[in-house]
Parts: sequence; C-alpha cells; structure tokens
Amino acid sequence: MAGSAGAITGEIDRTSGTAIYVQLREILRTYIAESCRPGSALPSERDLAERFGLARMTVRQAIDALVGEEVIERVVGLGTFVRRPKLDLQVKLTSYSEEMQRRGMVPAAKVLSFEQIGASAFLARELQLDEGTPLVRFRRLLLADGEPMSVDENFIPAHRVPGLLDGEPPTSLYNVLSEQYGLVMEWGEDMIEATAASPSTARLLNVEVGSPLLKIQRHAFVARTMVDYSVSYYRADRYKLWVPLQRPGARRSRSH
Amino acid sequence: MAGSAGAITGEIDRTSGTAIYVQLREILRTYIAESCRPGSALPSERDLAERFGLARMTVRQAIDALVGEEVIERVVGLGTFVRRPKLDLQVKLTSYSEEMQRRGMVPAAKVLSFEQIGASAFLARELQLDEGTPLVRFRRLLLADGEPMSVDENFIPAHRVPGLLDGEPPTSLYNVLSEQYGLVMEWGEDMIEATAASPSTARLLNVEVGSPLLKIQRHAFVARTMVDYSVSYYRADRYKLWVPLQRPGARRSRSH
DNA sequence: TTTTAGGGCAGGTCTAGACCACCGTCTGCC
DNA sequence: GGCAGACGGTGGTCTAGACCTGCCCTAAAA
Repeated sequence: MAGSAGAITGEIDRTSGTAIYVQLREILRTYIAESCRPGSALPSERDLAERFGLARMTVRQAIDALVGEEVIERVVGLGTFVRRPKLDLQVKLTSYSEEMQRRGMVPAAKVLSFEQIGASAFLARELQLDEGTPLVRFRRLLLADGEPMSVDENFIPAHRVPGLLDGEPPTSLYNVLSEQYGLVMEWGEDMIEATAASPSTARLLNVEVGSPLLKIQRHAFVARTMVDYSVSYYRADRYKLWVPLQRPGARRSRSH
Repeated sequence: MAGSAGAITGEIDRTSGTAIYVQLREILRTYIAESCRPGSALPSERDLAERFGLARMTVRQAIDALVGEEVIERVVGLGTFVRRPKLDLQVKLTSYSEEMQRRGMVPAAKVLSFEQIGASAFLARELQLDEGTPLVRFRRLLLADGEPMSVDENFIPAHRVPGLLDGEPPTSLYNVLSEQYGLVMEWGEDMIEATAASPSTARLLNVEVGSPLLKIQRHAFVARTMVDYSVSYYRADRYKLWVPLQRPGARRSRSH
C-alpha cells in the first residue's frame, strides 16, 4: 500500500488568478498520468487538503471534476482510485483491437501500403483541402486469429505528420498521432453503411464478390481541423458494431 | 421578471435519511417540470437557501446536479435558467423520420402486422423473458418519398402496453409508448451489422436477393427493464448511419 | 480456530460565513 | 439627452470546521 514512490509535485499559486480547484485538478491529472496505474489510490482528501494547505471542500471540488470525467472513482470507506484509462470513444465505436479483444481474439495487421500521395478530387473534398495536397495514405488488412477481418485505409494531411513516412509503419496509428505529433482526436463522425464486396476487397478479405460488408467512413478532428479521413470495410459475417445509446440528462446510478 | 405565479412547493425532511441536496434537487426538478418554461429563471441560490433553511453550499450541490444533467444552466451575474429540453439521443441515432427529414424526404409507413404473439425461444432470450410470454409485434415497411427504405419490426412485452392492440396501429411507436404508457426509453444498445437481403425482405424492399442491407438490432430500456427489442433492415443503397463521436473528458466550450 | 466488537480512516454531507467578478440598472453629472 | 460611475444582485470560489456511514483490520472473546 505504501506506493510512496511518486509524491505529488506542484504547488498552488494563489496569485495566478486561476481557481485553486482548477490548479489542483490539473496537478492531480498530471500526477495520475505520470505516476499512477489503474487501481492506484490517490492520497485521501484530508491528506491532499493538508499537503496543499486547502480546505477539504476545495480538494473535493477538484476531485469531483476528475470523477465527472471518469478519470478516477471514489469508494466510500476506501479512498479514491485511478480508473482504467477509458478507451477513447473515438476508438470505442469501431476500434479494431478493442472489438477483437472483447471477443477474445488475437488482433493483427498487414500493411498494404504506407506512402505519400496527392489528394484526389474526392479526397480533397472529404478532407476539406485543395486537390493535390500531399497526404499520407496508410492501408492495412486487419486480421483476427489470423483470419481477415477488415480492410482499413487512412488519409492524413502530410504536413501534419512530418517524418512519419521515414519510419516503420506504425502499429497503432492513433497512438503515433497522439504521442509523436500531439494529434489527439477530439471528435469525429462515422458514416456507416452496408455495401457489397468488390472483387479486390473480396480477395483481400477472403469472401465472395458481392458479400455484404460494413463500410465505415470516419472523419476525425483535432480542434476544428480534420486530420484523418478513413474508410474501412468489415466482413459482415465476422463483425458487428455495438453502439450504446443514452438518453441525455438521464443519468442513473451515477452520483455526479 | 416577477413570475411569482408558481411558488416552489415541498419541504425538506431532515429525518428521512435522504440527502438534503437530493431532496432539494427533486423539488427543483418537479418545480421546473411543472411550473417553468425554457428560459425561466430559478430563484437565486441565496433565496433558495433562505426559503428551505439551508446553507448556500447545499443549495449549490442540488443545482450542480441539475446543471450536470443539462436541465438548467447558470449565468454569472444573472441567475440560473431552465434550458430547452434536449432532443432524445435515443431517437437521434436511427430515428427514421428524423433521418428522412434531414435528407428532405417524405417519410411514410405501411403496417405489415400489428398483433400479439408468444415469445419464441429467440425472442425470449433477447427480451430476457420466459418463452411464451405474450408480446406485441409491430412490423412495418418504412418508405421515403414513396420508395421502400427499411423493414422494421418491434417486440414489446404485452403487459407493458395494455390495450395497445385495441386501437389503430400507432404512427410513431415511441411517441405512443411514452405518452400513453409512460415508457420513456432511457438507454439502449444498437447492434449494427451488414447482411444480405433474404428473398422475402428483398421483395418488400424492392431490391435483389442478396443485396447488402444494414441490419440494426436495438434493445431499449426503461429503468433496468427492457421494453423494446427491434430489428430493422435498411436498404444499403438508400441509407447511411451517421454517428457522432466524442472523446470523453474533453469538454470544450462547456462551462460545466 | 472462529467469531465479534472496536478503532481508525475513507468518502458523503452539511453549515455559516467570506470575498470575488460579472451583470443590469439607477442616478447624477455634464 | 447622454454618458459614467455607483449599487445591488447573481453565480464562482473558498474556508474551517462538524457529524454521518461504510470499510478494513485487529484484538479480544467464544
């Protein structure tokens, strides 16, 4: 339980004009990101109050915010704990590896192409760029338990990812984008439709021509700029999309 | 500004064991639902504190909860106001008429069957009921601009909707469920997949056998009980699903 | 050895103040 | 009449306590 390895660093600046609970919230967020693993306990509210010289109510306000973001969770009588990092909803809807692991399968990928191209008229329109703009094209065949599952193609404006093509094709595109280029996808749109397998796609996926496929086009944004357009074709016989629906404003079994 | 028409009714019971802020939150929720219109101002926090004999921090805790639910919103220097009720996300994902209207089409429906059946083994499992439980089955062909768009089949436990079958088939199932039976869908799950048109479905939808279709199975819940299981087949050539994606914990342009 | 009763600590709730920035209005000066 | 500043009200934040329930662990009792 000791786990005193990483003490919380940072101090409250009472002259900064930023609300104290906001400062503490960010201090805690950094601490969680850098020094905690899922399940780790945070110092108790009373300890934090003493450590930073604040009232407990103020500490609670900071913790409340992180609980609201589902970064941490409280357990009465035990403490406050770091949650398993949320699977990005960005990824959650269609994330390949998540879906595969949920089904107990082994995910894998075969890179079909990893190159720079000029934006076609269609791609220029989808990415809201000028025709001919350099794009990085990344096309993969995704497997589950060694069997083809989907064909996946991403297009990213080249100027957003300088040097990406000099290295090996990334295993996880979104990880590389966020960790190396600071491109953390903030929101997006998926367009989902059913389609029939074309001859080339059918061959890759090892299905018959005309078999039903799930086609998912995604536009992903950072701030207000689109940084990724992707098209994926999933084998209908092996893939289902699970979409949770919520009625807004009907939070139940949530303290909040 | 007066608006003193409806005073807030209800009192805090300090012996009930229910948290005071929870009691106040529900009192306010009722007040908002019964006596307020969007844009109405709530009494100030200080007024509420005095009216109910509470500390302002406690009042704020109650208001915080409603702000979190997006029922009301705060404006610094002005007050707290009732928000316009949100659109059901429940409907947002796949609502037929909404999608059609967004595309500028005229929605219509042809009732294929509206009857009571006993739950088959499959339906019993999907609805988490015993086999043979009476169900209302409601099957429709949905049209857009007169052209077939989807085949839609809903199954609802009959005991939830007494007398439903005595009347005409409803135009909007969800409206009838919520308005006549108080069944407001609170959350659900959609299972989306691609499939090939069976001969019967193909004939209804006026497509060739084997054409790709979007199959959407929905489980919709009120509280923790499933009240609707539905299966829809959408013509892939005429229907796309649009799914907005959000990264959790990345609230921008939201006071919160 | 098993069961039970505390003790200590966690978060949950509540109080009664305080000062701040922001907003609209009212008032008085020009 | 028009503008500027004062004023009162609002939500935003913060404090320094208080008592509650729930949880775990330990030590004593059975």
